[in-house]
Amino acid sequence: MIEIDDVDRRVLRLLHEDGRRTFSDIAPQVGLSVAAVKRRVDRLRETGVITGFSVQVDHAKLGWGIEAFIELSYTGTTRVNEIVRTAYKVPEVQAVFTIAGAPDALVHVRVRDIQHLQQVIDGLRHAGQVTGTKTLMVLGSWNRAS
Amino acid sequence: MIEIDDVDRRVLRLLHEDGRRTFSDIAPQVGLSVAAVKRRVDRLRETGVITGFSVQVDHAKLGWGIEAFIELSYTGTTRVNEIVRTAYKVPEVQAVFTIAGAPDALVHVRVRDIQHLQQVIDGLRHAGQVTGTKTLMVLGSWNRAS
DNA sequence: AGTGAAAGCTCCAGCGG
DNA sequence: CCGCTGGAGCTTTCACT
Repeated sequence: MIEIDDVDRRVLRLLHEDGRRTFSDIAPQVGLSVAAVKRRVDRLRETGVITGFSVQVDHAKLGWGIEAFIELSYTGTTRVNEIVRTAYKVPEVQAVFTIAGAPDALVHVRVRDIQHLQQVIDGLRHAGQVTGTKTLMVLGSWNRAS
Repeated sequence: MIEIDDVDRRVLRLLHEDGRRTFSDIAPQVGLSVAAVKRRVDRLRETGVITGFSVQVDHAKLGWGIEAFIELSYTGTTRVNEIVRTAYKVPEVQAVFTIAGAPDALVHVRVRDIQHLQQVIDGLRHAGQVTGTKTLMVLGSWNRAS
C-alpha cells in the first residue's frame, strides 16, 4: 500500500474533476510551484496510483442508450480466466467483475436497443460454460466521477 | 441522437486511451490540423458527447482494496429520487444504478476492509426504506477504459 | 522534498479559402 | 467544414536551496 499526503489527495481530487487541468492551474490551488505539482503527478504515475487519464463519453447521445448489468453463472469447473476471456470478447461488454459466491460474474454492457441487448445476452450464453443469466436493466445512473 | 463521423470516433478513441493527449499529438493521427482537432473536441463537449475528462486511480494501491456491488430492494412506495439520494450520500458509494424490476437499485462501493464493508451495508440499510440487500463481492475487475 | 527561470511546445482566436 | 499564423500560455528540464 502506498501512502500519499493531503497535497497528493487534493491534486487527485482536482484531476478527478477535470483530468485536463494544467499543472499551472493546480499549483496555486494546492500551494505549490508548477514544477512541484508535475513531480508529484509523475510520481503518482510511477507508483501506479494514477493508472491513466481518460475522456468521459455520454454513450446515450451517440445512440447507445441502453445500459445493463448481466449476472452470469457458470458450470462449477469453469476457471476465472475463462470467464473473463469469454465475456470480454463480446464488444458490447464494458466491464467484467468476477464475484465471490453466486453469481460468478457481473458484466456491464452498453447496447443500442432491446433487440441488441437480446443478441448480447445470447452471445454471452453461448460464449462459455454459462448455466444461467439474470439481466438488470439500468434506468438511470449516477457516478461520482462526473 | 448526435451523429459523429469516423474522425470524431478516432479522436474519441485516442482520448479514451489517454485523456491528456495533446491536440498536436492527435492531429497527425487523424489527418487534420491541430486547430481542426481542437474545434472537433470543443464541438463534442458542446454537444454533450464528451462530458468531461478524468484521472483513473488504482484505489487498491491506496488501501481501498475491496470493491463490491450491493443490490438494494426498497418498499413499494419508495421513489427513485429517494433511492438515489439516500444511497448517494454514503461516501463509499461510487455509483448508483436504478434498475427495472428486482432489485430496485445496484450500488458500486469501495471500502478498505470487510469490517468497513459491513458498516457501509448497515449504513445503506438504515438510510432509506430498504427491505433487503444482497452483496456481490468483487474478486477481480476488467474495464475497457483502462 | 521544494523553487524559479529558460527553451520549446501547445493552445487558441482571427482570418481567409 | 478546413488550414494558417502569431501571441499567449503551458510544460519540461535544469541548477540550486
